Amino acid sequence: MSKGIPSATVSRLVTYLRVLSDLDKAGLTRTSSDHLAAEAQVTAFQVRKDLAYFGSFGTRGSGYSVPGLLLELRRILGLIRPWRVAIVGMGRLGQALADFPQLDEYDFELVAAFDVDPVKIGTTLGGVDVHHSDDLPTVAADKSVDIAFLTVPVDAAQAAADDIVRSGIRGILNFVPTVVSTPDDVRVETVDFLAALKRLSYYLHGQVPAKPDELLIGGSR
Amino acid sequence: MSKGIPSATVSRLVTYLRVLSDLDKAGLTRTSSDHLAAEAQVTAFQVRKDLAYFGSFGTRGSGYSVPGLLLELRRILGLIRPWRVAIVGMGRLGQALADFPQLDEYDFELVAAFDVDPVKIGTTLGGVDVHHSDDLPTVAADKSVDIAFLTVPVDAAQAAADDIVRSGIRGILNFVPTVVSTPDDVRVETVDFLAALKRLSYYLHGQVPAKPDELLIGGSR
DNA sequence: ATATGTGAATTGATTCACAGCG
DNA sequence: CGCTGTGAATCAATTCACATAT
Repeated sequence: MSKGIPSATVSRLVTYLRVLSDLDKAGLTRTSSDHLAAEAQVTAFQVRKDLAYFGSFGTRGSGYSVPGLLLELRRILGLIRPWRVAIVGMGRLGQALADFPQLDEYDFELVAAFDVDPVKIGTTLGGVDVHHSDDLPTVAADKSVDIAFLTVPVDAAQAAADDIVRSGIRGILNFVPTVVSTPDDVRVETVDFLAALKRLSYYLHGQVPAKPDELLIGGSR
Repeated sequence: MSKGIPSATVSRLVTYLRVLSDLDKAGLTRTSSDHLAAEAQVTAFQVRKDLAYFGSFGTRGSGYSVPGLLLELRRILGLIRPWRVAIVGMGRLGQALADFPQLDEYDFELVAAFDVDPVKIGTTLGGVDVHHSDDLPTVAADKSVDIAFLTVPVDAAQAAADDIVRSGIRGILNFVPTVVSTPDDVRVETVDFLAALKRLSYYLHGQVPAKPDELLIGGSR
């Protein structure tokens, strides 16, 4: 069904959704592929092609209804149902995420938290009870957790991911700067600011000082 | 000259670098494209092709030197020189980043912080002085800032980005969930966990919620 | 013997031009 | 007419097979 959709398209759809939210809040009722493209910093072709993977949502000659397209995108992205979230690893980042106010913006409900620190277990942080990570399978089933935020130290990441998978959770938002392995039916999205920072370094550094014997790679295009 | 390199390749190089760091810390001195591929969860073809954009770093028949390739990747990614960083927006996220311990792992030096809150200005947070955002141009020049972390509220993001650009800073690590416009010679890398969460929603929705006891062929490798 | 480096083939994504519909 | 929707063409990225070097 949703196979064959470029992952770049999915990323852009998320951007269009945010743009449309802004337009909607600003009271605009109609927009166009040109307008969306400008806001999202892509081409109008791209906007139309991205949407075309999922259907025809516009009106020829007059563009798109803002609330209409907003709803379609929420539907496409699965943001019309509540997602039940657990945080695995209540260190600084985990606690910060637990306190994050906009989490429920699209019906992401924080329902549980996990850690291995006896001092934290049994307490309430960010409005949810902290359980021992050993109880992940039972608590996750009990609370119908859909998505886990993985915020443990790097050395504990793969083991925690394995626990998460074993609990029947099928989506992991991985904040740990490492590649975690999961079965094919468990989706992992990674948020790694150190990686982004290193990419930035690459682009700022510009050309790599060539080694003496290397001058032929310039061609391309 | 670093044009024509796929951005996906740059992302993977960052992953290879991290894997190599781990191997190096573990005391390994040699590796192979197969080994790196397994750790980075890509194919060995991909590893070799990615590296081939920049040169020939291995030895046929025996693979790569871990410290050797580590150094090459650091050179390629621009991580052999110190980068001077400023944080723009000392809210919760900005303060958390200021306290982040591993920032200097690859010579990222935090040299200044900015905010508009009079209560914060003049104080020291996370080891650096907080200046008024109006002073960005002078302080940034004075401290030779290379990279800005953009961590202001969403409504202030574009204006802050404009200030950053005006200060002569060429790299922005954008933590704000919005598209910021900059001239072509200013590079922006975005870290947006809400966007990642929505992508996750897309990939999960439509899938049947798994039962905790369902098959787990988790181990992998 | 073994694992790299790379042109060629294949697959995938983006761009384009215009057909189609309000 | 204007702007969307889409097949076809172009461009880019990945995969592959094997020649090459140690």
